[in-house]
Order: sequence, then structure tokens, then C-alpha cells
Amino acid sequence: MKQRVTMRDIARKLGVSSVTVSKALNDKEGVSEELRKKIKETAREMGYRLNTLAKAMKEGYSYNVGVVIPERFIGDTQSFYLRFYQHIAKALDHYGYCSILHILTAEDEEQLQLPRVYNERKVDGFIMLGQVNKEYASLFQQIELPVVFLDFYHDQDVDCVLTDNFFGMYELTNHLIQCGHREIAFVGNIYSTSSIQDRFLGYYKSLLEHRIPLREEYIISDRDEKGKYIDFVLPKNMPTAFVCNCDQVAYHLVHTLKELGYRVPEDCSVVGFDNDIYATLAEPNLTTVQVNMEEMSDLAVKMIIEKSKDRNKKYGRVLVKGQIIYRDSVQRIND
Amino acid sequence: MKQRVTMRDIARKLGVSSVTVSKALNDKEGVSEELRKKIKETAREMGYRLNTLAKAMKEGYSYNVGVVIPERFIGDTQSFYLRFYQHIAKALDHYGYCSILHILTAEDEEQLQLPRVYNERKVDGFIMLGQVNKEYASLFQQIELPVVFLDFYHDQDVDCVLTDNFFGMYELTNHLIQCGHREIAFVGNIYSTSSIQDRFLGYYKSLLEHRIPLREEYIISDRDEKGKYIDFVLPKNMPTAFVCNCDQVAYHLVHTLKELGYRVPEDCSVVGFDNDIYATLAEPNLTTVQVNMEEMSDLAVKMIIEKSKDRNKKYGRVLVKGQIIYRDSVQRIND
DNA sequence: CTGAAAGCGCTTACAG
DNA sequence: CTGAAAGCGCTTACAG
Repeated sequence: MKQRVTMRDIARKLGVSSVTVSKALNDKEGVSEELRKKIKETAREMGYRLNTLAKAMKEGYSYNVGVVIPERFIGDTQSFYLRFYQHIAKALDHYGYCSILHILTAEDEEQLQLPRVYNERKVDGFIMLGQVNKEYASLFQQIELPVVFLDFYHDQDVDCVLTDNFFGMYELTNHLIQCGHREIAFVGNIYSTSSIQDRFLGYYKSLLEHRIPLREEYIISDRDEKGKYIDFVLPKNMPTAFVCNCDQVAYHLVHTLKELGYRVPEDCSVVGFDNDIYATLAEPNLTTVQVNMEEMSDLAVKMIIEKSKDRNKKYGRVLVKGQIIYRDSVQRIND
Repeated sequence: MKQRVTMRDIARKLGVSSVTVSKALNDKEGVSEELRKKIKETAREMGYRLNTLAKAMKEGYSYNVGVVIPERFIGDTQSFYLRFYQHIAKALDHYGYCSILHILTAEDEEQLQLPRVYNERKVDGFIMLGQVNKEYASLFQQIELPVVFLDFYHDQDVDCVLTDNFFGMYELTNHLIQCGHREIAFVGNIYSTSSIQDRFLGYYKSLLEHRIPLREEYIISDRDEKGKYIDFVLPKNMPTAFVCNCDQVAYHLVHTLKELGYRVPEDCSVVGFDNDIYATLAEPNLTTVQVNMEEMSDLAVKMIIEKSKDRNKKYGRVLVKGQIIYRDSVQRIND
């Protein structure tokens, strides 16, 4: 196999011009079917591979998309965003694009340092996965490359794809109420992230609709302002069900409850959110809400590709519904 | 900010040639310091970004490396290779390269389908992360792009970076023996993967050195030929310690032992390998061997970059030592 | 249906 | 120290 076969090599071998070869290989009109077939065959025989670089330079597109994930989301226990990335990579591949992952260090975020792929024009746009600070998010909106935020938004004018946290938690709480629960606590620091806030509001809406008062002692914090997990302070009057802002917290809560002598779900029901590894590590396995990563990834990819071709495309906030996964952590307590 | 600033734009503005701009920006000789400074300043002011595509086409390098991970290694519970990928991406970044992740589907592997980045010449070489079937591995060795296998090898002639499974398990078993254990079982299907095999042989070497006979009933399988986990068949004479081929299996073993009424580590010590999430999910937390991902990633990256510049570079099998992490799953039983 | 010309933005020789 | 010329491999627009 020769080192580098170019269109010109094929052209010379067949006694045609490289323009014709280009047309034939790209299925453009202006070549007879017979010649096209012969060219394609010869290309295969000679082991020809398109040089995307040359094509990209001519067209001004790299057919690469940068995916930025803040480093802190890729801890030892947090594979959530990496799994998300996997779906993004697949979706990009499906549209003929490649993904270039950029792991954003806390330092670069603080110093408003843009990824090298930006400075080197290696990508046509960015997907920002997960929450970054406001200044960094704003910086990305100012550059001349389009950006789509995935699983995070910070401002009205941003194009983003989000889990419908609000609606998911609303439906999950409805489910508990249908099972007879009326004393339902929410577990999560509602000042911490916007997704916890939205989930809390969905829980609250469900209470409102069912005329169940919101009780302050039923809002149980799980982490401090810096996101560090803290010990739960359980209410004096125990609820019959706990709605946790995520599976990891639900997992820890189940542990804590068991240590205090409560049985789950017989004494307390517990539900989570995300359907990550903690949902099935917990015993009993958790009823939870599964984020629809495939659909979210596919949407974000479609959006960024469209935006890279037409800078004026606007999408706004796009919400994708999750799905309740029913497992064994909820007890039916109505008669 | 103008859409696209080129070297020529800078040149025109300063009344010099684009060759001079290129030299100045690339810190090549042939420009006066004064002019170089002025050019760099103007470039910054005009918001110039290098078009890597053009540079790459000229030089014949893309400064991208493809990282291939078989899909089956990225399950819901297996974030190991994605964490590995993170380190690879960081190491590549450090050397001025970008990584393009390719998730290899079972189908593509079966049909010997090469990643699109290969056909599009988007990468200078590949890092293959994790085990693929022999045919696929051979295919990769035949293409004209270099490849480095990471955490897997299949043949003498391959350049690869491996955890020293053998030596790690040897040291870990030595540690158990130093703690007084002499009845030590190995848990893992020793016909399943080469890394389990090597770990087993390290365990065996430690037994040999200490004149402890290898007992057949102390080799406990954990999975069938297809890699599916099976129930453990525990020996009639219980050992005092179990050496598990990985943390996940150790985690399950601890569960099984507890259900049977054994206390860990009081009645049986258990050790794992990998130091993944299961090591700290297990109670007690597992003594295990930590794979040195940083060093392995850095080595693999250095190797693939060198190989992309010099096709004749050969490295062979490079082994990287792991490190024992001491936790609470081993009981000292000597007097 | 086919191809000569020009250009994408850069770099590498080479000449002044 | 500075720059005109050529070329990397492709595609687009135009002419025949």
C-alpha cells in the first residue's frame, strides 16, 4: 500500500483530470456513470483515503466539534458526564463529524482561558457539557464560534438542551402521592445548583396541586455551598417518603436511614434522580428518573451543526423529558 | 472582531510579507526582534488565530491522535476506560495534540471496519485502549498509521503499555503472606483474559516463593467464557484470604461472604485490583492495587507521537508498576 | 461530460 | 533581515 494516494494519482493512472476524480468521488454531477464507476474502483484498489484537511481548508469547515467538560465533573465516582460524552460522540459520528474532548481545568476556567482547539481553529463549534461559572459561559458566547450548552443554562439568550428537571420531579412526586404518601420531604440544597432548584420546584408544584403544604423541616440539605456533602439533619416528625435531588444522595440517605433503624421502603420510601450507578447499588434499588442522554445528545449535535453553518440560527432553551424507572424503593401505603 | 484574520491580513497592515509574519509568529529565525514583537502585538490586537488546518496540510501532520475504545468497556458501571481516556486527553494536550475519541461498536469490530477518522486522515496515529479481537488488532497493525495498544497486547511485535499485572499481584500476595496468611484463594476465570491470567501468575509466583502449594479448589471462577459473572463456588475448606482479580469481583465476594455469615476481614481477608469505585463501595474498604493511569497515559502518548514522526520506532511491551493501596479488608493473623 | 485556472492559509526552500 | 515563488490536496466556478 502506497504511503499517500492523492486524487491526482488516480487521475494520472486513468488519464483524466483531478477535477473529474473529485466530482466522481463526491457523487457530484458532471461525470459519466461509467467513468465514475471506474474512478471509484481505482480509488479503492489504490487504497485512496480522502484528505479531509484539504477539503476542510477549502470549505472553511473542520467537521469537528469541541466538547468541553469541566474537570470537576469527572471525579472518580462521577462518570455521568463521560457517559454523556459517549452519546455525543456517537451522535456526531452519525452526522459525519468528529468530537474533540476538552477537559476544562479549574484553573483555565478561573483565568478565562479558551481551549487550544479554539485558537487553532480545529473545530466548527462547541458543546459545553455541565455547569461552568458565569464569566466563562459569557466568554464562550462572545467568541465567533457557536456554542450549545448541554445540561446547563445561565442566561436567556443561550441555546441549550436541558433535562426537564422540573417536569421529571413533578411526575415522580405525583407518583408518590398516588401511592398514598402525603408527608414527603425533599433532600437537596436548593440554593446550590439550578438543576436542584428546578427539581425542587417540580416537587413543590406537585404538592401545590394536591393541596399539601410545603413544610420547612421537610427541606433537607445535602451539601454545603461548595457542593461538599454534609450529614443529613432529619426532621423530628419523619415523613413517609423522601424525594432526593439525585441518586447518589438517595443512596447515602438509604444508608443513613438503615443505620437509624428505618426499613426502606417499609418505613420510608426513597426516590432519586438520574438513574446512575447509585440507583442500582442501593438496596433496595431506587425508583428514579432517567435522563434521556441519547435524545439530548442528538439534539445538541444537530443544533451545533446547524449553527456552525448559519450563525443566526437560534434555538433557546430546549427541554427533554426524562422517564420514571420504577424499582423497589417506594411503598404503596394507601388502603 | 473580524471573522477570519489571516497572516496576510497582518502582513498587509504592517506592510511586510506573510512569510515574515509566519516566521515571527512561529519563533523562527530570520526576523528582527523589533519586527517580531510588533507582528505578535498586531496579531493579538486583530484577534488572529492560527489555521492549523493549513499548517497541517503543508506539514502532513494533523496533530490529532485517535483513541479507540471498544463500546463494551463503557457500560453503565464501567467508567474505568473513560477515566483512562481523560488522562490520555490531558497528556496529548500537554504535547500540543488533540484527541479524537472513537467508540468502537461490536459490529464494526466484527466486520473489521476502521474508524472514519482513519479514512479521512484526521489523525496521525491511534491509541487502542482495551482489548479487541485478534483480527481487529491485526488490522490496525497493517494500516500505514502507527498504533500503540494501551492496557492490552496480543502479539510479540506490538508496541503497548501495560499495567504490570503480574508484579502487582505478586506484591499484593506477598503482603497477605507477610500478614500471616497461608491459605489464600484466587478468584477469577484464569482462561478469560490475559490480564486475569497474568494476575493469577503473579499470585502463583508468590505462593511458589513461599513454598505454599497451589490448591485447585482455591482457584475460584467468577465469570463464564463470555465474561458473564457467575455465582462463586466456595471451597469446602475455607481459606483465610481471597485474592480477587479485580475490585468489582472483590466487592461481590464480600457481599456473598457476609450473606454466608463470614465477617470481613475478621474471618476472611479480601483484596482486589484496580482501585476503582468498587474498592471504596465495599465494606470494609478494599486493600487493592492502583493502576498508574497517569504514567501509562503519558507513556502511550509519547510513544504514539514519536512513532508518527518515525515509523521505524519500536518500543515493544512497556510495563508500568501499580501501587498497593492499603485499606481495611486485610486482617493480620500472625502471632 | 470534461478540464485548466485559481484559491483556501500556511510553510519551506531559496534568492536577494 | 526580508520576501517572491512554489506547493500541500482539494474544490469551486467557469470555459470548452
